[in-house]
Amino acid sequence: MRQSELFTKVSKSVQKDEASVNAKLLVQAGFIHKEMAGVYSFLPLGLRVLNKIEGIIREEMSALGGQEILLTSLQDPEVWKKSGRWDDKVVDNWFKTKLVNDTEVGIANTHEEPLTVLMKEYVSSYRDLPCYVYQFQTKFRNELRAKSGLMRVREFLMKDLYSFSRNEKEFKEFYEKCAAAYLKIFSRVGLGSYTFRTFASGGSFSKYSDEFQAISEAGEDIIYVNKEKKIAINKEVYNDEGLAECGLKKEDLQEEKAIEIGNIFPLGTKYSTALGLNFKDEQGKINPVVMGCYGIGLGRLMGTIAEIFHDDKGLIWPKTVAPFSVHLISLNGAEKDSEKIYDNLQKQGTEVLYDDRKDKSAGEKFAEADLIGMPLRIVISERTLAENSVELKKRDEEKIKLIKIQDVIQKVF
RNA sequence: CGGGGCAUAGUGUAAUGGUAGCACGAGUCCUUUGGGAGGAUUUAAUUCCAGUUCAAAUCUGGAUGCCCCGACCA
Repeated sequence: MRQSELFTKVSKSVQKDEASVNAKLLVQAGFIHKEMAGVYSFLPLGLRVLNKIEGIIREEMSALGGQEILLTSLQDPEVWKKSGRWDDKVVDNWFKTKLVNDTEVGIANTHEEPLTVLMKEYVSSYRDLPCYVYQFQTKFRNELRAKSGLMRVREFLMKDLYSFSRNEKEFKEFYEKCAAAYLKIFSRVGLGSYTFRTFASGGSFSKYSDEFQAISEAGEDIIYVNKEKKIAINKEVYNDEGLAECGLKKEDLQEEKAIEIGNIFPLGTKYSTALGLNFKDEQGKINPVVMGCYGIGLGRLMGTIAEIFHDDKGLIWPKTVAPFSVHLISLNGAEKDSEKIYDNLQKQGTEVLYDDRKDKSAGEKFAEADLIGMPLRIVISERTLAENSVELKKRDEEKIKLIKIQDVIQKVF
């Protein structure tokens, strides 16, 4: 993409009263736009990151046998009353609204209930199970206090998968496979060495659950990490019972602040019983389906990456989620050759942000490139052309390499 | 939801109760072009509603919004 055509621009100044790094950098560099507290729009660069993240998650969920769907944001209160979660005292962050005829509807904050009811139409025999269904869908949560940029918001895109199994054993096998897939996802987006499967409370869903916590100073959670075993325990269950449950010893653990970037819950038969999702087994006996739910907030994941990968000059995107893999910067006098390189890179499928702007000084282009944070920068100018070369610089390294123009395509690929 | 802070051009900031100014950005013209260039010129603001006052960005009351701490967080 030509930067001259990109409608967003980076800003020289930062929002004054914003404290969180992810909000400062992502807004300043033009990835996101704040509509109101806890509500952000995604702009071209930000949406590209979000789509990269979504693509990686989709691949892993699909590899698990997940089938993608898209459920609605408007929800029927009747369904929620059956599970007892319509009450504001039970779930306090509902957005609720009314149809013109005064019928009350809920605005989705999660989808256990509606999906369970939907599945009743298709699941009746053990032959229909197991079954794994997921979606990327917008959740609305009326947070009492939205904060920290993309970390705690009122509207966000979430990947939520729901598993439907015949029994505990079958459920548990999938649960573990999904936990492994989660670690793979976080590793693919660059957070592998920061992320720990964390034993935690199950909130209203279950006694215990597993969170995926990325260590960061920006985190809201306190976890105790065993780095050798690559697992951790959340402060909320950091007691004798919790430690025994996950087989950890206090003396092997290290306290860290962390961001919850994923959470998986065993649901047992809580919702299948409440809503009547049953199946007949081989003996003709009727049993409730054993369920689990598995969530990842995409925006929060993007914010976490920004929190962890940046320096004082700006963002530093891991290759796998960067909006573009190459930032091609053309300085004056190199227009012809840079156009050629741009075309060639595009032809071989490299995603290039091409700074073709003619009225910007070199310093400004470099500063903006650092702020936006593409993994690889290519500079082409009269100076490099004199040596029949271009300049290669990785965003996370200081070192600059000169390479011959004819080698560019193969070096970048 | 409890507490604290803040609210002025697009952004960042200034203005004893008395002319709303500066910088960046944006527009036009010229020069410049390897780490956020220079000149000329133009553009654009006191969150809202009341009150006090000859006079309110400034004082008072209320509303709204934003940020932060805490509580909550499926």
